[in-house]
Amino acid sequence: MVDLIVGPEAYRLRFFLENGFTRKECRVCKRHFWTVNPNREVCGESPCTPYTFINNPPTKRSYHIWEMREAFLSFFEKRGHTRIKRYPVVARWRDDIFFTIASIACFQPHVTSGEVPPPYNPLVISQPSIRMTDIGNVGRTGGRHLTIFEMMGHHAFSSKDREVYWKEETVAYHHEFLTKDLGIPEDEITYIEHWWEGGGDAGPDVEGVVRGLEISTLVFMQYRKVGNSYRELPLRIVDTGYGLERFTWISKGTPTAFEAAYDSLYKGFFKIFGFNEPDSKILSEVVKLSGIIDVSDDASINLFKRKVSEAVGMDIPSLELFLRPVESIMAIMDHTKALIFMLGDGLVPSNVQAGYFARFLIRRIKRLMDILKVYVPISELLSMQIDHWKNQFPELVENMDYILRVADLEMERYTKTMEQGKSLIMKILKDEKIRKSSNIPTETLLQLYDSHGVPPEIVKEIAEPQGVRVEIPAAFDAMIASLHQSSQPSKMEEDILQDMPNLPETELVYYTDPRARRIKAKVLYSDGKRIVLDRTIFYPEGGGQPSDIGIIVANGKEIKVNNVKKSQGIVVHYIENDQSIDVGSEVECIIDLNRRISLSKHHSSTHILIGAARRVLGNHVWQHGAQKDVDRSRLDITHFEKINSSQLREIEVLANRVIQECRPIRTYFEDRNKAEEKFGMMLYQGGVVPGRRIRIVEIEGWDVEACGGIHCSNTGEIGIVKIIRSERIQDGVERLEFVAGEQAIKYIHSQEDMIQRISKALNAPMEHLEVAVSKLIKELSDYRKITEDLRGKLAAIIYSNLKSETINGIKFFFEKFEDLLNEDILAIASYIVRKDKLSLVVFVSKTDGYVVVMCGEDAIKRGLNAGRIIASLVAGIGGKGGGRPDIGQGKIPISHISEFEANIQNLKKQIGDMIGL
RNA sequence: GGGCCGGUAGAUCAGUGGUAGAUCGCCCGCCUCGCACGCGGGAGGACGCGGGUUCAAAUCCCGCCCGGUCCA
Repeated sequence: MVDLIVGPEAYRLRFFLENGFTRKECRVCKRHFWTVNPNREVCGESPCTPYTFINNPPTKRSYHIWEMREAFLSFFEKRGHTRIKRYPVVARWRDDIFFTIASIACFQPHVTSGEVPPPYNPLVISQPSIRMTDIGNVGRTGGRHLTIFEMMGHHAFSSKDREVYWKEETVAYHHEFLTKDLGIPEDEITYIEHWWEGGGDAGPDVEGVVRGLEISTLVFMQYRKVGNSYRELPLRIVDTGYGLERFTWISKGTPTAFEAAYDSLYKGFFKIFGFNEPDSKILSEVVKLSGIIDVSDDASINLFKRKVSEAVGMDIPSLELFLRPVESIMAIMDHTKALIFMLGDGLVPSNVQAGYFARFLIRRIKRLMDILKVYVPISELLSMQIDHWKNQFPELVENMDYILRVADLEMERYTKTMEQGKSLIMKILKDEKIRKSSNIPTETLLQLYDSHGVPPEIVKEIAEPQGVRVEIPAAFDAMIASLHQSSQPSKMEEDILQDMPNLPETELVYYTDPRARRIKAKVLYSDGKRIVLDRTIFYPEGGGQPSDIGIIVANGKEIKVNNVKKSQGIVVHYIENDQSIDVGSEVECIIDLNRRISLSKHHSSTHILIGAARRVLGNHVWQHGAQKDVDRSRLDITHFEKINSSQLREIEVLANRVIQECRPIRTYFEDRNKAEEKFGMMLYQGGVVPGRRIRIVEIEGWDVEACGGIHCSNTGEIGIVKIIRSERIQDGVERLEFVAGEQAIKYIHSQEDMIQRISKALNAPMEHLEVAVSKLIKELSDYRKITEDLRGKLAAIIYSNLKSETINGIKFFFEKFEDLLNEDILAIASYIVRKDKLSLVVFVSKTDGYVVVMCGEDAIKRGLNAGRIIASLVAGIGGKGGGRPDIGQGKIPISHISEFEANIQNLKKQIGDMIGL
């Protein structure tokens, strides 16, 4: 139990006291709860009590999922809440989480911190949410665990100035909705006291429980956890979560939440996989007992199976046979729904970051189909899902083509990986060591999975029929994790305002007058390295745009500004050398305007290119990063495959059309909520931006982003943009390098220069270059063949003219060559030993001292060794060499050729010894 | 962001300092009435790129590029 920093009084609501609730302690779990039934002894949540709503719903009628959602939203709408649209499931406005994990995640961190007001207050939302943490449980708990679910929430944000509502009203609303609207008998509802912490925020909460199932959590966020202590938040936030699928489930009383939440799709999935819908009696028993499952604990799974086996009178093997397809199909149902939302919100599968989870889900679906031994194309499953949900989420249809295409592509990639993995296993099985021990060591299993993505179960599946044992250690996952333990140096952001007094925020003249090249300003701080002014035209680095540089003129003295940074609204100028300026004196700022202009052209081009890329490639294209510079810039975008050259051209043409159209570029500050409402999450292409009011850069009819950079005021100013290359920096992310304006012209010139140089070198006019080059390549390869051929013939001719002497039965050749390549000399030697198996050849090149020694096959058998011979020949005369019995190569200094010849004479004398005569 | 594995003939891969290989596919010939098989012969290589070490690098070292894979 989490340490409560609040006492029981935090839960002693007037609402409870006035409506006949009493506080009790659960006999089983010892938690405190509130109930109107004074005789109740347990909290009412599974596993303290079993589910009792199955086949026995507590509501006055059953609800379809859309009816339940509507019932909830309109209930709160009638009570002064504004209904708002769902947020994307991909949490691009957050840098701490990948997915929207709850409705409150939409308002973190800026609204919950108090910096930005909520769009409406109070408000109500039904937010599709994604949680990957429970993935192992999905399908095994009847739908209590899902990777995608809808969290319905009503939220109220109260500050010192404005009280909206707090605990009393929250619980009263909840109770009214359950009893009056849904018709749940009052004594069926318990409220369990609980302490909630998440994302650093904390507060007391009560969990609403009905007939064994927790269906809602009413959180009262009011603390921020700092270290081990809690600090009051500026806001008190009502953060409620009503599980839409669970509400629908209890209203229908079906054995699983899947039947309730997925309606006709449930039947559809069983049908397409060719399985009958599971026996509802058995399934009911399974789900009722599933509360005890913890998939990471084998003991709990075994206990569960034993209990179900007793309850339904089935032995465990037949029970497993019954459960396996049911669990798999339900998990596939969940995963495919998660995918249509993730991909539909523009996520690109990748080996990194959020995209990895999309890939992970797709691969899991494949493994689940392996269990079923039935394969349905994933796009078919996804289009069933889209078809089913399109009335409630019409936006899914818009991106349908992308969703289906990218999922099929991923599946193909996985199949390929598995095929490669299988041939890898076969190769390992051929390994002698493995065959001898008939056992694949854990180390190999780890390597197969970590480096090649082959799960150990697949290794087992393939290896065991071949008679090789595979033991998968229980701690396999932990062993993988330990392979990846690495110290990641956390980047500490330097405090650029260190040791400065409190200063007022700098007036940002670069925004109000972006054309200004020089202005006068007053010095507020100076320490020889840093200068702070009351106003400035120096743009500080940010948003991938480097800072301005220039000079500050003080007392007629020019001081160079090398870098500019901003923190907490204060602009700090970093100056060259140690130069002090009197605080209070007036100075003049002059920026390098050419640099500024080039930077703004590149920055505006970035926005234009994103707009073009989205139009050419699709809505899944998002900026993943960008770096502007004076000479060239780069833009990283998400995309699922290599951008081909015609797409690249199309993007370039489109971008230049926008430039030629001279569209106005407007920059202005806008209230964050208004901007989000008008433009949506597209705003955050460039990443998370703080602040209640955000700066908008709008290229008319083309692109809108929250951005702090300096831009052109009209696209026409850019003149031209040229993409110079694209590369895949990681799976799912493409980098575009481009140049704009003058730099583009310079680039084109340098390309022209290069072509002219090549043309000159080849002595061919530009228009004939291609033919000339391909002819050249062809000729080169022809000549290479001719040379090889001639070398063979040459060897034969030279051989016939060579003298040899026979020493102890060994035919000995020695020759000094001139005007021959080392390759030729080698070829001749090679030719000889092929002809005369009893020969010993020693050749030396007079050109560079290259030496080759070769022994014929039979000469080796007699005991000669070319490698050893050459070593002794070159030793002592400054040469080096070595090799194998059949061939030795080396080099001597050409000045020592006469000594080398003397060594040859010695060698001849030693041949007898070598062959043991 | 980090770790691991890989890049050699059209394809799949072997080769771990000393003359670049195998299998399939391709071409030609033989066999056959014809095809397939079989047999014989042949073509096909900047060993990913760049640098370094070495007498000598596909092989060792460093950097980069490309692909795969796992983790957060």
